[in-house]
Amino acid sequence: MVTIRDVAKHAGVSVGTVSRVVSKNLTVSSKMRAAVEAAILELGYKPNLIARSLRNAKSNIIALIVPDIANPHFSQLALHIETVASRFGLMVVVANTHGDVEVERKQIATLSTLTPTGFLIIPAGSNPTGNQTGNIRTVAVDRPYGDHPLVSADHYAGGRLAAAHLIGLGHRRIAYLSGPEELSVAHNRKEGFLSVFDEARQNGKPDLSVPELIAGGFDYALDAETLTKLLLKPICQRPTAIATSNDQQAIGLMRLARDHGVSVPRDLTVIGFDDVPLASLTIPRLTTIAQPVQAIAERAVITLLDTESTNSSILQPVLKQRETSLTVSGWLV
Amino acid sequence: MVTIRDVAKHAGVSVGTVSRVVSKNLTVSSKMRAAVEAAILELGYKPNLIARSLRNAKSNIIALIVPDIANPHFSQLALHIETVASRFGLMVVVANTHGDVEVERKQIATLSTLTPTGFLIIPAGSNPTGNQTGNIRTVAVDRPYGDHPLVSADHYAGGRLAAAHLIGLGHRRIAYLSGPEELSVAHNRKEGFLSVFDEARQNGKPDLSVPELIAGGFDYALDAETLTKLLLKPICQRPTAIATSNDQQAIGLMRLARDHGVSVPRDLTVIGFDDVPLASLTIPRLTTIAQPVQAIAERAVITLLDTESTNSSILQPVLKQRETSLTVSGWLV
DNA sequence: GTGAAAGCGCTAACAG
DNA sequence: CTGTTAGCGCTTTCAC
Repeated sequence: MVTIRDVAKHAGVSVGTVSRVVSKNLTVSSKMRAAVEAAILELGYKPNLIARSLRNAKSNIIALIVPDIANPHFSQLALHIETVASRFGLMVVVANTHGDVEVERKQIATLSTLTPTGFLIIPAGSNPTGNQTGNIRTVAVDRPYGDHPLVSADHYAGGRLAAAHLIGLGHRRIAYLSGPEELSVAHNRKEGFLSVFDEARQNGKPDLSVPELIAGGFDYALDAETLTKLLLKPICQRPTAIATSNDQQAIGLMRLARDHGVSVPRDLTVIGFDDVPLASLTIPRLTTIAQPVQAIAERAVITLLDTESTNSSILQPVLKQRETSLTVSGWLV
Repeated sequence: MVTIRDVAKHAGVSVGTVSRVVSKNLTVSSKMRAAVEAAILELGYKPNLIARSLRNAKSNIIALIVPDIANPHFSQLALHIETVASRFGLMVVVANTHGDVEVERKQIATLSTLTPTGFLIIPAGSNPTGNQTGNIRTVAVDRPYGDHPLVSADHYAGGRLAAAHLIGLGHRRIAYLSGPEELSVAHNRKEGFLSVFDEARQNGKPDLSVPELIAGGFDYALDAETLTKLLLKPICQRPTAIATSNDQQAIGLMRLARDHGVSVPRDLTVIGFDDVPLASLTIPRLTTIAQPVQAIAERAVITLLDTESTNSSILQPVLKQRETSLTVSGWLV
């Protein structure tokens, strides 16, 4: 390994000088700088990040904590986070919590010993467990974490978008497949969704019944039994549209509908949330509420680096109408 | 930050002793050990990994280089790798190469400055650029990288499995949607696939024509024009089955077939490769060659840690027959 | 503007 | 068995 001393010796200067040119410090005469740079090139010197981190009591590492990197939405997020971080000369270490608050705690403790530049956390559970990161800069992504700045899509608004879309399409019997209630994301999406119905009923559309709620996880697996029962109801009682709280649920739901001979979108309108890459390839293509993933990733890293800022960023989602949502057909009502 | 000195002082021992109990070194009397452990607990001491890494000239970090963490197969792999690594007290930093050999080179150079325990590389491109990792332990995953040990599925065997399945189903006009030829994975899968046809023809099944090859990328996007032309051929010339070199291609293909009114599997059998989580939820469910992802991840980490070993591990894939593959119907031949 | 030197937190000789 | 100490590679005073 070639160290700063080797470079210094080779260039005939002191280590201090080398350090100064390497760390872009300006107080170096141009001739010395040239000599040092030549030596660096010749020797192929690369500053040792570990040593630098120790000295600075801070490493060039962003610690990214996700529930599950294999979740397409999170992996998408991780991709963009790493890409942006890389632009800033930062590396990303990833840890999975598997949705378990306890392992989240452990992961944070472990990663803290790396003295990372900061934590980017997609929290595993509910809020309460909010402050394991000590005085290391922390930004929550997607869901709040303690009182750290939050960068996320406006889930509530997204829920409203979905509801408005379905109502606009003429649907009146609607069900909502919710996510785990302890997750604020799931909660907010649902609340947003329901809020539109509340308002509509107050504004003289009393024919809009309250959406039927079905509890679900947040992954492909869903409460097949309850859903099946719902899908098998007589046509005039069955919901004409089901909104889900993420795309995986929607995909799982379409699969289930198919298994029971319910045709999407003819017999049932489905709408997802997230707009994972696959959503535009399903059969039929999934209508969904798209999160601005790339913008979220960018904003998250920038917020992390702007250590002064205490502001959250809530970005607006947008409806992507594709093929799974249709004007309700007369024969269904 | 509480350091080893604080613990030493608190426990009334020397830093050396503390270090010895922390690093599980045995030569410590039980009473001192107890005192130290008490102090550690009381102070909430956590050894600073950065300092330890500097001292040992090696960090507890696995550098994972992937083309694209958002690729479902790779994110699956990453999940399991991180999980296994975590069992060994190792952290994982991820870097994306976006399939570009040049950025791969840069990422490796950058990550090297972390003096990681080792590199786990899913190489971006072809073999030649094989040795950027210097003397840091390196294990290739999924595809060979230089002459480092390789842990991967047997892609060739997987290709054979797919071919055998289609032939066994009675298909005779078959097409193969290949991946980028410079990727050994793609190459091997294709070669394996074709080898079965060669053998069959030599063993007296001359009615098996050589599969038509269609070049493709490795992602959802495919050569729509060529494929469309193929799908629109008259029924007696059109292939009755198309094998793809990964699940994303297969999903894209099903989408395209649907767009042109070709029904899978009635009019066309499709088979994928990888068995990403989503494959069992597509409509219809995708028949595919499953890679033992978890075993690969485990083996990869273990190989990395067994610094002596120079052995590669080639694990066997297995056919998952689901709904997209069918005995060829008479009217198609 | 530059060099010398202290020291970040830790481990591993080495001496006792 | 335990304490002392040098030093990993780097940055940053502090003198000059």
